[in-house]
Amino acid sequence: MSTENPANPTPAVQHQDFIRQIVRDDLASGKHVAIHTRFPPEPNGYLHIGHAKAICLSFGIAREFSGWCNLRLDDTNPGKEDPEFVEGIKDDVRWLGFEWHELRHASDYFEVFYRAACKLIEDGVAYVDDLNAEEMREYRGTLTAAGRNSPHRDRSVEENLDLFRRMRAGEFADGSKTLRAKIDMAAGNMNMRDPAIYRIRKIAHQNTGDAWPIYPMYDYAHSLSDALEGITHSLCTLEFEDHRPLYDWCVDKVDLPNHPELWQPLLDAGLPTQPAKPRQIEFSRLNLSYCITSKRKLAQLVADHYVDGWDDPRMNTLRGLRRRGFTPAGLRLLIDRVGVSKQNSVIDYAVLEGCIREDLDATAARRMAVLEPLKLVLTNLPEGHEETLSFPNHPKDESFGTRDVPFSREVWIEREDFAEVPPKGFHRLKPEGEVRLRGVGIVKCEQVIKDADGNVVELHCTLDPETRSGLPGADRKVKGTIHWVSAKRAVAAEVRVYDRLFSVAAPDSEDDGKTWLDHVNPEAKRVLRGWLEPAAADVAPEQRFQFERLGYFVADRVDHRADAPVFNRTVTLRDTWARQAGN
RNA sequence: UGGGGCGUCGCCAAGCUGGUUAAGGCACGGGAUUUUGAUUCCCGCAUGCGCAGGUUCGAAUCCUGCCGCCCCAGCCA
Repeated sequence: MSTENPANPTPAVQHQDFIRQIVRDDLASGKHVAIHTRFPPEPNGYLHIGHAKAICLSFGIAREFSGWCNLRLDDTNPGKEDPEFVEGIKDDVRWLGFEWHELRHASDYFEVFYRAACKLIEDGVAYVDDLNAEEMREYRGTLTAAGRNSPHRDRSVEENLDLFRRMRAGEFADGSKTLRAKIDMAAGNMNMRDPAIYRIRKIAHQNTGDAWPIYPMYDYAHSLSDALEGITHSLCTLEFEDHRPLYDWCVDKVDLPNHPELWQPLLDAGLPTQPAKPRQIEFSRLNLSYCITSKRKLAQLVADHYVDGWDDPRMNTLRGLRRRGFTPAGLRLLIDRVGVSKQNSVIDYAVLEGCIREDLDATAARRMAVLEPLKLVLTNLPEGHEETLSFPNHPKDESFGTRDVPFSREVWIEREDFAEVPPKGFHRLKPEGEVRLRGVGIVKCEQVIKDADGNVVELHCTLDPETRSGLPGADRKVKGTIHWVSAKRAVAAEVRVYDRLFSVAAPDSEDDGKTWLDHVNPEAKRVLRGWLEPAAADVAPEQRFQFERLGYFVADRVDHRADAPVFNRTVTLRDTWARQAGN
């Protein structure tokens, strides 16, 4: 039934974005015979919607051009990273529909990084500095003023080598020394003002334990990791644009291809290695309105209990979106639709919703459910009348088959499908009015029953027997069709109705003097007790359905049970009526 | 005159080395079909490419000058 759309190896239309053009050119010119990419998350949090773009691009491009993509955990900063997150990351990447060529960790390369650093020292382009963090900042200068050379910049190769070996041996305290690249303290690009490439940090690492008291910095480790893995196209976001000169500096100065002795340990450990010169290419991040994509803020929502966890359906983490019922194919469609460029942009949240609807319309079986019930009695049917109707599971796709739907004299309908004083243009049920009961026939409202307070509690209607489904009279036109569930056979369910987590398009903006937390939408989760037709209850967790006229729903992957159904609303149906009515 | 990027329809985004009427998608408006006010299907939707000059028979595409927005001063990634 609910089928998962696989990630297409080759999309129907060729993308013309600038990255794919570069890849095509490199293949055509023979610069590369195969392309290799990588997705390099730091395992210090769960992946979110923004990462979906990076994943779809790096994995997707590799697949489109018959290349490879590695998953590399960038674990160079022990203490901030956690194995819990690496499992989550692996799980999320697979869920999105991708498989990596090899799983690597930056920490696999620590010995290579160390040897390469010794080489840089021997070549006279790296030195050990004694400046502390504060002094280093002072020496670095400002955006408009050049920095000054460290007093330790001109130590001899021998002294540097000795000091660096002793750093590695654990002789010095945290923060007391760093290894720095000797580049240019007057460079306009701050990244080139003798950046630190190693720091002392005596903390146990999740992979290497206490084998290392020193850890490499991002620019150094990341560029060399790419080179070691033979990455041809290293895709990253715009803010790394001015790191590219340093990236290239590291790759060129270390020159892995011509120094196999540096990476021999990898071969010895059985890790296939064939270094090459990678090219870093930057693209703009995915920003979505009504969303937050800061790991820190996402973590705070969890820690401060604004939500029930990283996988709360209100969260725009991949885990949250999954639990909410969003599909991998829908997310991939979003990334395709949005394109790739270097322009900063914000995508309307509605575009995401549209993509999910598009996928779900084709893949989700239909069911009926009533969320806010009102009883409707067919008075011209015999007392206790019951029958079984057959419904197609999908209006446009016969391969979905049919199902039995119990029908009886009393049914539940949606409270808002009846109006005692209907607004203009109302197509549903009203006193003396007619409406079609989906798959049954046309029904006329004869009597409105109210309680002592004047609330409508029940509707007495008659069913026109000529218009029963399948009969010629069923062709008779009425303006509205409403859904229903047999009161006798309805299954009670908890239905969690979700909405956007933030009530404003740009929760991060503080222009209005409020903080992002002030914009958390208290209405983002409403828990309802509704009625399901039996065929909607006895389903597996994570099964997705369209509840007709209401929207797309998913059986909650952790709480749902056939005998105690729990559904999450993924997204409503497009609703031009509600929009007209000014909602 | 610190460095690096970016400005094409409401939101994205093609347009690369200048050449007939400025792709496409989403959104939107109109219409048709419809036992989901869903879906689907038609039709419409920038004399205009941040602004101002210039080169040219011809410029979104080349030149000059402005204007606007984003990123960078972690021993984070």
